[in-house]
Amino acid sequence: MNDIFKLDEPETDFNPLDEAVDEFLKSSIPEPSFIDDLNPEQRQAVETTEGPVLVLSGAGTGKTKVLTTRVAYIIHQKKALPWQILAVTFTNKASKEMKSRLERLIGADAFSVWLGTFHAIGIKILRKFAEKVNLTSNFIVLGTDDQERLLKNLMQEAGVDIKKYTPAGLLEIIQRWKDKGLLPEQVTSAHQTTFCNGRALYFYKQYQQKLSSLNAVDFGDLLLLPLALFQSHPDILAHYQQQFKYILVDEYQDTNVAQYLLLRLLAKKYNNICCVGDDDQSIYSWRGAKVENILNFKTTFPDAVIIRLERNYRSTRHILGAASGLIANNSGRLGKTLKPANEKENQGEHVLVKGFYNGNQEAEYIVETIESEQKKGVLLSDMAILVRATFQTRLFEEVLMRHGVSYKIIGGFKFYEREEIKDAIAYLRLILNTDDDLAFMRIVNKPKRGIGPQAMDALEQTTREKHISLFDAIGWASLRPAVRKTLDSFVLTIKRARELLQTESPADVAKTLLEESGYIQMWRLDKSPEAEGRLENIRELYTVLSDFEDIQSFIEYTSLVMDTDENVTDDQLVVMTLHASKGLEFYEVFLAGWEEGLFPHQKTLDETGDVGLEEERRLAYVGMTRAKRKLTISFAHNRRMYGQWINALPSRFIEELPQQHIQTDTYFHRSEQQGYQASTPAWGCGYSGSRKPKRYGTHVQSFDFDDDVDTQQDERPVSRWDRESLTSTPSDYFIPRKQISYRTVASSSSRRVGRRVRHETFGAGTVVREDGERLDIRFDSGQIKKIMARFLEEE
DNA sequence: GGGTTGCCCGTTTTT
DNA sequence: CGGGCAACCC
Repeated sequence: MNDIFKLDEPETDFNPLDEAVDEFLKSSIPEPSFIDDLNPEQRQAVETTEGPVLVLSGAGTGKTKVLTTRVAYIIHQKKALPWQILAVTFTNKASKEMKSRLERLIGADAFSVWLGTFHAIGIKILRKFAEKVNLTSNFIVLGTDDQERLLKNLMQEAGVDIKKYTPAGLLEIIQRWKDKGLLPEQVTSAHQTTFCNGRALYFYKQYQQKLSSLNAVDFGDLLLLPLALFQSHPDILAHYQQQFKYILVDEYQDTNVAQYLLLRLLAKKYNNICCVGDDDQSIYSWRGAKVENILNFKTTFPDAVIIRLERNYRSTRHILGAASGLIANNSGRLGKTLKPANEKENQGEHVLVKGFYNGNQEAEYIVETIESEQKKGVLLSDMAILVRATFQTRLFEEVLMRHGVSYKIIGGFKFYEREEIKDAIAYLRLILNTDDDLAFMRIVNKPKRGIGPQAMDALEQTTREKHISLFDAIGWASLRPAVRKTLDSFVLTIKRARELLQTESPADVAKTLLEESGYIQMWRLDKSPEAEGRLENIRELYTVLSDFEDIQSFIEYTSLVMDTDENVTDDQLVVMTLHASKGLEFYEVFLAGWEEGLFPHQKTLDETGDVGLEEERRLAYVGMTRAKRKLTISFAHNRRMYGQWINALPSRFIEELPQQHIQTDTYFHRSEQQGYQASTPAWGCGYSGSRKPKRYGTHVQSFDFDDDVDTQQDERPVSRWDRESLTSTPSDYFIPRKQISYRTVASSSSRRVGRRVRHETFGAGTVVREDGERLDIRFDSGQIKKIMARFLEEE
């Protein structure tokens, strides 16, 4: 009976009476039953529909539940129609998940909600108003490889030394500008870089022009161009502002400036914006994300309500305690402590911290443990090995294979990033649009057709003279007869495939095209071991393609969605990076490779210092909070890297774990005779106060921040692992002090707590806390004083 | 135009 | 160690 009250269409002007109607409706509609599933905080987050709301949602506290229920609630309460709600996520996975959960709550209405990734929403808006930003609505979205190729061309034309200044580096800079919402003309000296003698901005301009002439955009443009559109066309902005009565944002801690600006613009009229996020899980700053967005929410939206979700439904007390203790070392947090949802919950096992002599033993131990867990009935798919860097997965792959454990590596190469898939897509792009020069360049000589730099030069010259595409230039350029012949037949193949589009299914067109062009044959003749796999991938592509109406939408899908749906059918163990693990959970988690230099990663420390260190710590926190019942953290003293043995010390994060929640276990060292032997727990847990472990004999000193180290800081570029300290065989644990690669860590000057210092009048002491340049020193006399760093010298 | 050699470099990566 | 790439030679 409430159906008679229909809300206004968005195009009509705002009518003050609507509010009265809304009020009335609200009071007359009973609370939906799905509200009962929520705890009090979640319920508040759902029911506080009006005004800005920030939901600080810790790991495992039910944020997706809050988001979906909130959408359902708004619709149920008839506060808005489904299409008046905008809900944005970061990943396709998250938006898919939300969509299906929403459907379970409210049925088909779920599909009318504007629910998708930022980029998908951006593309939707851009397609509609493409001509306002110098595009036509069938523009294509370029991937990284195309972007780099474009930039490389531009740079080479300008005579830049590609070795010194890489296209990838330039792309990075341009992307960061786009992340900030800056068009070329908006880049000011404040954003300038020294890259390429300050010519980065010039290339940015060129690049944008090139994109426009190709009728193409990149990922950054999917946010930047809508933003520009809104700025230059207030009427269009007003339309969307009017439409989106309620806005919901997932993973708010990972939004960049462009996304922030978009949200702020869109929310301006109704001011009903609900952002869900966790500042402690912000791990993408290197990709332009700004934690500040979430930290300053209250400033952006002054009347914001902040709701904390701290009841964790995932992990045991020990896991939560250890993770909380670790993250407490970060400064500038909004502050939040995870509590187990069930108070009576038993503590579970302590977090196990294990040290190994080398990486192989570490991997061996983890895999063996996994096997024994499996025997006890734990599914492989309930366990995960998480690592910092992708190269670490290789070792696990090897060991898992040897043990015959079924596994899956996530991260690394995505389906649509594989060479053969990108080639196949380039062929498809070319038949859809022969003006797609980038696609043309990619495959014109794949398979080899004898098209070398010379022929390409001829084509490019014709292109410039006649203002036509490379493909069309074939008919005009002066080419050697042999080249002419092969190119003419190439043109014919493409044109034939184009005609087939009318009659055949997308998959059949692709099959014919790739067969007739000789592309398939190229891999068939290839006798390298991976050729068969590539052919298989192409067959997989046909399968995916058969789900699409037309090739156009398939291409859009591939450019927006990175991977194919993983077949989750088998019981497989996953090995993946910490980054990739965000949002997932497992019964048992192994966090491997917690060593200084690797985790926290040296490059991060070198480049972004303490800020980077905190992000690494958040990454550790993300990893730890993936575990439901069991968590093992491990490190190895020696690790094979770049074909050499590298030695390192346990990660500082290990020391930061609160003792009461962890159990340190057997540590291996090399026995004098043969093989490796376990020794009794040398890896004590009693050194959290001072940095000196108490029970360890000579090697203890390696935990000290060395003193003479810092003197080197200025002369020597600090590389990740000190190459001079490399040895070709695994070094013993009792490493001569000079060889310890830890020195590079200390010299990064990223952290001073724990160091021994000397003050002119107060004498020697230890740094116990640091706050920028102000250090708290506990002097040997017992007194603690705040001293500026410049008055201290390293002892 | 195409194959080979030698040099450099080595995080994380939705969209 | 191993992939990618540019310079180099056939």
